[in-house]
This record gives sequence, C-alpha cells and structure tokens, in this order.
Amino acid sequence: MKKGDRTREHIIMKSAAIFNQKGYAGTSLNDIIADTGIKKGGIYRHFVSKDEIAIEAYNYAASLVSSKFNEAVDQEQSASGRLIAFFRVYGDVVHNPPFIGGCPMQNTAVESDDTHSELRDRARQGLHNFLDLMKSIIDDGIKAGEFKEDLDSEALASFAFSLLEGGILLSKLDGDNKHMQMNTAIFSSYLQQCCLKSN
Amino acid sequence: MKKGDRTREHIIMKSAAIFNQKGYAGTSLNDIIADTGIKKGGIYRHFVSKDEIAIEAYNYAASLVSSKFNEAVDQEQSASGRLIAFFRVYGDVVHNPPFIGGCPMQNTAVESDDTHSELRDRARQGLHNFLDLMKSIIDDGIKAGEFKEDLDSEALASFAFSLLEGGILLSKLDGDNKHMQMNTAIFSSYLQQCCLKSN
DNA sequence: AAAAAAAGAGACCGATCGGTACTTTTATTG
DNA sequence: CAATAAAAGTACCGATCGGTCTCTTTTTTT
Repeated sequence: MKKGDRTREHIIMKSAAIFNQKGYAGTSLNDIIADTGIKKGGIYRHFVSKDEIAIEAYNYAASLVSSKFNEAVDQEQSASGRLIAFFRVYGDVVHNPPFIGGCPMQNTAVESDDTHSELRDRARQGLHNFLDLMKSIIDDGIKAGEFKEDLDSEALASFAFSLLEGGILLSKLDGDNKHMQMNTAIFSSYLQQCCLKSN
Repeated sequence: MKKGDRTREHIIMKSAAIFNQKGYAGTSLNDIIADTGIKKGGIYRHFVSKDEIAIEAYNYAASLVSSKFNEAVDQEQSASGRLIAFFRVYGDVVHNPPFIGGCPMQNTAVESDDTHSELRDRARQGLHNFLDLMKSIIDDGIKAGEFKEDLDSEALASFAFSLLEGGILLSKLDGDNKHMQMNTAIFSSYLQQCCLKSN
C-alpha cells in the first residue's frame, strides 16, 4: 500500500467524523485541513472536489455502522433477538454511538433530501439495505415458526427501523438515552405479545 | 400594524420555508433576498443577524406545525384517536407536509445538535412540548378508563413520537408515504391490543 | 401639505468559500 | 545510490459569505 492511499483513507476517516457532526454545508475544507493536518494542495491530490470527499466519507461511516449492526445481529440466534440487537447498537447513542455524530443515514437524509441528490441517493440505498436485512430476519423468523405466519414483514421492518431512527433523534436531542431504552423495551414487549407464534 | 412589521413577518415566513428545506448552514442571505424580493439593507433593518432570522423562522414553523397537531387532536374524542391524529398530520409528508421541508423540530435537531446550541435548545423545548402533550393525552386516557392503569405514559409518549419522527424520516427519504402509513397501522393495532383496558 | 420618521436600495467591507497552479519535499523504483 | 515519480506545501484565484454604511424613497405623523 502506497503512502498516498494511506493518506486518502486518513482524510476520509477524519472528514467522515466532521461531516457526520456538522453536515455537508456546515463543513468547510478548512475544517478538514485542521483535523487531518494536511494542507489544501495535499487534499486535492486525492479528491477532485468537496463532493467526492463527502461521498467517500458517507460510504465509510455507513459501512462502519453497517458492520456494527451485523456484528450485533450475528450474536443472536432468535429473530426477535436479532431485531432487538439493532437497538443495542444505539443503546448509548448519547455518549457512545457506533459513529460519532449519530446515524450517518439519518444525518445525510435530513440534510440532503431537499438539496444534494447524490448524497440523498446514497442514504436511500442505505435505508433499503437496512430494511431488507430486517425483512429477511423477520421472514426467517416466520419460516422458523418463531413469528406468526400472517405477519407483514415489510411493515414490521419499517416499523422497527422508524422506531430506531426516531429513538436516536429523541435521545440525541434530549441528551438522554432513556428514549432509546424505553423504545427498546416497548418494541421488545410488542414482539412478545403481538408477533410471536403462541404455542 | 406598520409596514415594517408586515415586512418582518414576510421575511420570517419566506425564510422559514428555505431554512426548513436547506438547513441553517445551507441557507444564505442571498437565498432569502431572492425569495423575499427584499434587498440586504432592507432585511438587516429588521434583524440583527442571520441567527435571529433563523430563530424567528424556526419559531414560526414550529408554531404552525404545533397548531396543526392541536387541530387534529381536537377533532378526536378518545385518547387513542388523539394519539393517532398526530400521525394523520404527517400522513402525506411526501407531497403535503404540515410545513414544507418536513418536521422543523427534526430538521433543526439533526443539523444543530452538534453545532448550533441556541437552535438545538429551541428544538429540545419543542420536543418536550410535544411529549408533554402526548403524555397528558395518555394520562387522561388512563383516568377515563380507556387505557390500562399500569401504562407507562412517559414511555408510550416517547415511543409514539419516535415512531412518528422515524416514519417522517423514512417516508421523506424514500419518497413514499407507505412507511408512515404502515407505522400508523401498527401503532394503532398496538394501542388496541396492548394499551386498551380489556372490558 | 409639510415635517419627521421609518423603510429599503445599493455600494462596499473583510473574511472565508471551494478550487487551481506551481514548487518543494518525500517515497519509490531501477 | 541516483533517477524518477508521487505527494504535499504555498500562494493565489474569483466568487460568495454575513454584515455595515450611506443615501434615497416611502410611509407616517402633525
């Protein structure tokens, strides 16, 4: 691996943290220069524009969160355990989120949905990936006899993911994990009472 | 009412729409000038800074959404009907949101929680207002015998509001109201099956 | 209608924006 | 180790940023 490649990755990692906290429009190249210690000429050797940095930064942050989701999911055997694992990843979103600044998909979606179509499309793709993963977990749970057969897996995935993202929003804004915790508890009890196949 | 007061309100209304779509950092004074038709000198006669415009704009947008919530809630008699009324306000968030650009609290929270403390505090105050309103609706429902007595009203309020905000996020990002609709349906059935006092 | 006050236009300010060109320094390769 | 290529620093570009100042126009008051 050449030096330039390492530098490029260093820039991506540092700027991902800045973009995820300050947003695309709120982040300037001088912010990136200050955090990476690399001057403008050095940065633009590896990227053609601020846009390219932002997109690479988003990809990096999103893949990092994604891998943490997968890690958490893989630790569980049951479908309901796997669904709840998503919430555990953001269990301490206030002080220890999977990526600094919160959920990259949420941050990107909210800022760019009316302004930056390329970033919005990335976030949308990320949303579909997460929903598909959840849906397949639910479908597996139905096949395995854990969940009721008439369960609408698409709706339940959308429901769970909305609750997760909403909980992140509330807890971050309030500076208190209790919203995430209460959501997890209610979601868990909902799965028990309304989704599990009653034997 | 003097001319200046009307102009000030005009600037607030126009810039609220821009801020709620493009964000604080993403909105420039030239955007406001273009949309209001008032030149820089005219604008700064009524506001001391971009910050002041943004805060007044947020207050306007938030109060407008708040009044639509209250309208919808007042049309319902039952506590569960009132909770579901919140979701109806954002039932067509993709093409007809209560305020253009989506939920002002959400947009402000996501952009400013790591950057702009004054705006963040406003959004936080708005969150508490909404949660308190929901909580009082739930508590009334318990007192009236509609809901179970051991219901945790704080948790249910947090849960409902998270689901609402998450649904807004997903539906806006996906360009499809189905997420909001599915969330409303599941929430509604959850209220029926788990919260209502079984007689 | 005249005088006073308020409102708004327009030119201008320094700072910062994203981005480029050129030079120097550092790695890599034969 | 020398030649060469890659990487990074420096200085600069025009445009735009938020904000100020002055002067003209419009509105309000008397």
